[in-house]
Amino acid sequence: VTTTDEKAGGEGGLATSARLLSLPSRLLGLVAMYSDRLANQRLARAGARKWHYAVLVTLRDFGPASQSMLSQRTGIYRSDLVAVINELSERDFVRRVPDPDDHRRNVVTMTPQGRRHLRRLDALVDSLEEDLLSPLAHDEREELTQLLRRLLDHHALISSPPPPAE
Amino acid sequence: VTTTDEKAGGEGGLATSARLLSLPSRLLGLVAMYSDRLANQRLARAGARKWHYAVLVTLRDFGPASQSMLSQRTGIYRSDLVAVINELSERDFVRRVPDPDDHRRNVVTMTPQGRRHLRRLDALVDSLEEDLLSPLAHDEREELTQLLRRLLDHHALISSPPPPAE
DNA sequence: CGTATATCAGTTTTACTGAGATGC
DNA sequence: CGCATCTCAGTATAACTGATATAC
Repeated sequence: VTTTDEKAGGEGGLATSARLLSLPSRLLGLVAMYSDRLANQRLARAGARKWHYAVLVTLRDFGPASQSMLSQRTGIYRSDLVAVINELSERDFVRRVPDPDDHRRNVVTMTPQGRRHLRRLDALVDSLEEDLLSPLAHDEREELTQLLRRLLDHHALISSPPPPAE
Repeated sequence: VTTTDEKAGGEGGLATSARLLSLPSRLLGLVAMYSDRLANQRLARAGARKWHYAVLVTLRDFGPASQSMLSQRTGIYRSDLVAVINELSERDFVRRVPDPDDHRRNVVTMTPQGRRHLRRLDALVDSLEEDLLSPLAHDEREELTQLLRRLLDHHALISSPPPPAE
């Protein structure tokens, strides 16, 4: 009716498949689903979930931050972040105190226990990455990481470091 | 040379940040979340969801199949696939009939309406992929696709084409 | 005033589990 | 019998949407 080129069109001349396996969005979804499943399983052993890890790493990487900041940096919704911080502070992995400079905000800080916990999670996550990427050579892993990061940056999915440093 | 701001995680000799953005599993999750959000939004315009698309494409690529087969090929859980087929057959995009050779199975076939519908979805998905991958050059897109496919194959997340058939 | 932050109370999907019914 | 397929009922997250209270 419209196009008759063999790009993705009709039944007629298409050899076999190709379409299904050529859709990055679909591949992305499937691999991510698997990766998430794996991450949840392993982190559960340490009583953590992936958002816990994301928050702790963000705190280590960028230092204390407001919840709004953490939300931007991790990709967690603000409303959901509250619960994550609750859970982390119940276990004394982070501390949440009002920001003296701006009383609308809280300042979330990682505690020494949090740091210790995070180190344990690091090991779990490292082995997870290793398993996930095992079929790829080292430079291919790097390549994949770079490509994904480019996508992330372009779509502004997370906000990168504001170089504060007090 | 790094201006080592020790405030964030001095131990382990880890340079500032880097960790967060170097975790493929995390990047994967964030990009996939975005991609899924986009896909759902756009497909919703045509009254479809991504699993609908996956099933229809699979039928076009491989021909009629049982639900169990479709489940393997698309990554949809068997229990959930039932609902998807229900929705697709209510709209006459597919037909579900008992397999004469094995009465435990159904044979799911795409109808001409389904084919038409699928063509519309193809266009939506193409523009989606274009938007998603816009920051990447053509060969980079290819590279990304290949890497993801390798991961998929290695972890046996979907079953690839069975014998050519007829 | 309008805006931003944190919190709470929800809805809606979605991934996943388990068990039954039927047929091989 | 054991095993596979389809179906249904249900759980558990997860993503997402307000609305409110408070402070700038």
